[in-house]
Amino acid sequence: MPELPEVETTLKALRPLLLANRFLKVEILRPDMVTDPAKVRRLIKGLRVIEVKRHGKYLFINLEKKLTLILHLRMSGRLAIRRVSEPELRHERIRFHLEKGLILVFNDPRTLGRISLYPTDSLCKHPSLKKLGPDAISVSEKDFLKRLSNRKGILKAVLLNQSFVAGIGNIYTDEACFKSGLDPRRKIGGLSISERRRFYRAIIATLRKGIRNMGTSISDFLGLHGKPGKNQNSLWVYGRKGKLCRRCKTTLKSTRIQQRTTVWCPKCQRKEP
DNA sequence: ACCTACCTGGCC
DNA sequence: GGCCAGGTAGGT
Repeated sequence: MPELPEVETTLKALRPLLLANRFLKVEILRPDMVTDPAKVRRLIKGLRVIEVKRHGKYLFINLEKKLTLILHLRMSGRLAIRRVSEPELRHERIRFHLEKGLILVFNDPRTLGRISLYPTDSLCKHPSLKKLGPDAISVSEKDFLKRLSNRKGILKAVLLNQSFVAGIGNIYTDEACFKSGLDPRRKIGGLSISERRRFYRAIIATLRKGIRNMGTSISDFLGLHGKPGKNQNSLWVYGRKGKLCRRCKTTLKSTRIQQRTTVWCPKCQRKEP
């Protein structure tokens, strides 16, 4: 489900609920989703939330005792808040019991999501986190262009790579490529300077639009309070294989790049300059 | 740069 | 039954 805009949407709803609240206990129904579940259960008890942050598709809940809870929703994960008295969701995997009878639920049909507890001061040493590039919506144009010049390969592969910039997945890659007017199979090295700038602006605009629309709800993304996003109603190419381009009415093409379905408009998205 | 595995559910 | 799915890690 979630890419940067979906995680950001979740973050915005989560922050006011968690700040100054306290974890009372954790129920781990799927231990394989948690790094050292016994430790998490033991250490988190009674800790107050100091801060809630995001980088790329990761969420960070900074706690007292200089500990950070790291969450990644992967493909089908989502966070929900409910009262103890309210009915369970269908795929609750981990429950964080908070004060005031609230439960923060990590819901995830496919159980691919991951949670771990890590010292706040050493996050930059975390084996997965240390590989991440800058957050895709915060990166400056200057930094983006510099990082781009160090990369080879095709546009789609580079955008999906979290060590280039963090937060872009399959939906927003295809959308950003469309917005930039560039064929996702183009090689980085073949881009002119104006195409590189256009690429940067398209990425930022595409992610901002996703956030403004509170995320893309294709099959199962819902916000913290169970509300779907609206971005699925205005996608240019993602999920529209074989349909007509909304801009020029050409039939959209599709192929697989890096084992991911890729859709683009052969007329609006240029192959070579 | 490419696989494949990890899981479950929905759809044909 | 087979194929597909918003992601990442770990292998060659």
